[in-house]
Amino acid sequence: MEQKSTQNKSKRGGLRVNAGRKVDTGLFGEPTSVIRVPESQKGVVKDFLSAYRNKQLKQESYNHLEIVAADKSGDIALPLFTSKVAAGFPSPADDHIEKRLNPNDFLIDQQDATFFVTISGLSMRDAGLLPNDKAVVDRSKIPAIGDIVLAVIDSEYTIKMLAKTKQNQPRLLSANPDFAPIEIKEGQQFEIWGVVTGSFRRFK
Amino acid sequence: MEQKSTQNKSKRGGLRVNAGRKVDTGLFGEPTSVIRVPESQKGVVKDFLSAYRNKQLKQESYNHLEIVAADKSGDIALPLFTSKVAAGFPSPADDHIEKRLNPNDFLIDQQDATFFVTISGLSMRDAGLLPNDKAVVDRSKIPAIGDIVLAVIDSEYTIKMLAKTKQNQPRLLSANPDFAPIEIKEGQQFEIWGVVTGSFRRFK
DNA sequence: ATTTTGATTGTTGTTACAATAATCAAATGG
DNA sequence: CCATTTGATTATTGTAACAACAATCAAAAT
Repeated sequence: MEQKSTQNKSKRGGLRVNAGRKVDTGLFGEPTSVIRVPESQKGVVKDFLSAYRNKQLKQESYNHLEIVAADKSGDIALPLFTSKVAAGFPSPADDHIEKRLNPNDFLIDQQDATFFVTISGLSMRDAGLLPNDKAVVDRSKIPAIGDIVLAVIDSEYTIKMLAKTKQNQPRLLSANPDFAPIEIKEGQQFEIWGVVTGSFRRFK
Repeated sequence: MEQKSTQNKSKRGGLRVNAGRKVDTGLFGEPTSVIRVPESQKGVVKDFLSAYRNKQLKQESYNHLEIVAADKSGDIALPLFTSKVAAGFPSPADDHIEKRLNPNDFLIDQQDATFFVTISGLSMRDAGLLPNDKAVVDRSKIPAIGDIVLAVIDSEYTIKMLAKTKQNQPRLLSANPDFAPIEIKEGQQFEIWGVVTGSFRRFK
């Protein structure tokens, strides 16, 4: 392998006095250091850090979280294309329009039991719920194991997947390995506020 | 220093089969791991961790003692949560809901230029677009670098993020490391059919 | 029966390291 | 001569490793 002396590689390169990555060009624009955190809080800390990064980028403050009631007025049904192929699908000329779709109808079953909540944090990332997405919460649905729910634990609201322990106690799972499951212990206030039946977002 | 053979130390000790510190006897009662944080936020994270520790302690006394009911009110302030960003957000009492949101208004700008497409495949997974999601495609928007677009390459349709090469040729990026970028070569038919301005889905 | 002591094993803050990323300028190619 | 390629250089970043510390055990000593 060695060919130090007989190398005939190209003669590019050589000393670069001022080369190299510049300082503070990392994610945070400042030096970092490591810190030890309990396994179960890893996700929380990471969430905080990514929010901190965003805050640095755009001077915006953290999005204020609030529950918003659903308004289903207006009646627009727009074309929906079919696509069954993974990489591509045939030209959506007008004859490929399968049907028309009204997002309001698609998303909302019981208008007066439906609310929207803005997602914050990455704890449901792998379920496709990203920060700033709107989650559709239906209070009239009966929660089942496996559902994504809006739960209240000691008056803290959180969106998690509903599961149960072997002792049939509620257990809330994140969709992100950085976040530990939450077990509801005796004496804790716990309520399932509603079932997350859908979500929507804007990209642009 | 060595005195292996001539040692006349006391004869205490010897094998201790079950000796040693017990697991999870540390500060947090659970395993820990290290994480890298920006220097300036080290204190914030440490504050959070010590508050978390207190909270754990308190929780414990709740479960085992019955005389602590008095200080239930004094909830520990978790610095990380003050910005409502990470794990929970404040209780939205039902009568505090003033705003209403109409998904159609939120998602659709130009009614007659908007179409829906059903996502298939995982190539845009990390952008939060999962199979069966509905993408909102607006044909009236002008595509910009960084936008998610519905593109047509040799009459195959695909949803990707728009980028460009150094030669200013279009380049389509997936939001999933398993998928390679697509470069548009000379002679290929290429068109940006519309800009993906949003998406929505149902969970249940 | 209590205390001392060495062995044992987990925690914890820090350092080290390898993989990646960013940047520079010489060499190359048109 | 100018844009691109290439290797060198330097910083970031997640993780592994380490050493000092802490907790626990039981044999030996008191």
